[in-house]
Amino acid sequence: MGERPALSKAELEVARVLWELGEATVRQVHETLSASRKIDFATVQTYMRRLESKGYARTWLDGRTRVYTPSVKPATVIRETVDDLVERLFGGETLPLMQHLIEDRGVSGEDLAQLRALLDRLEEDGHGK
Amino acid sequence: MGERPALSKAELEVARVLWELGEATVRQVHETLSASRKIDFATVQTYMRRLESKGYARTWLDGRTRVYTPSVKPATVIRETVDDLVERLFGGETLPLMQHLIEDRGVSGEDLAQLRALLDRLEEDGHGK
DNA sequence: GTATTATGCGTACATTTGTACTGGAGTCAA
DNA sequence: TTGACTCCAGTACAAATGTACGCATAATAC
Repeated sequence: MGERPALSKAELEVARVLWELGEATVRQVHETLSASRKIDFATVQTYMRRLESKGYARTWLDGRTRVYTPSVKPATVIRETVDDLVERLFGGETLPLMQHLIEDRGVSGEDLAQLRALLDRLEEDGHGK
Repeated sequence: MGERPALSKAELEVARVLWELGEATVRQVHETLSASRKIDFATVQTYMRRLESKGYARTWLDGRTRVYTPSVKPATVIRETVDDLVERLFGGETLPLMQHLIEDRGVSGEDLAQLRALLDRLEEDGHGK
């Protein structure tokens, strides 16, 4: 049932903002995005329309204003996106990616602790898979 | 000096094969790729030409046959690609991605050990950043 | 040598992506 | 009731992407 076309990079950005806001108008998303990069209102509008047509968001009119809300959970999209990347870039292997993340991008002390906690948890209840 | 245009998904796949083989003709790359998915010879050829024109590979003729070799290290491309993904999908935060990797994709027992080792190593010599 | 096969080059082309302008229609202030 | 705004739908359009066909030439097989 889940054959949505994949989201492009720019669309992902918009989707992320939408997840953050939960429910938002184009204007709100545009404002949020504008904080970090220059982007036209109409451009955001197009992305959101595409989000909807690709099945990643639902939308309705609240009076004059169109409201969007995500219809696919971030976890799902993340899984699909990351899986694809891991597939293409590492032939499906996860470890090299983690290695890269840990070694090449700074992992803060806090993050380290959290990671450890995660590993511990995993090791306890039936690890592997 | 490094303003290469980014590689597309399909190009990444080809690049990966090229890294693996170190030096290869279109035919070799095509054969390797064919193992996992149906793809036309000429298509691979186009990708490799694009790899070269984007500055990711060098090439020359060995007699009749054109040989390609990567001119950018995997680590570099991986960094650029992953950084971009992390930026767009997680707003720049690394931890959520790792969490996803560890929780949602099976990490084997072996991998776990390796990860731990990595963390240990990091913690020793000046951790953080 | 002549047919067959490999290769490389150029070209093509439909889609998707990134980005944005335009015009109409409601809304508010003066 | 005339601007000045705001918001939406539609359209536009160049560049990038995915995918491949066709032609010329060189290598091989008969």
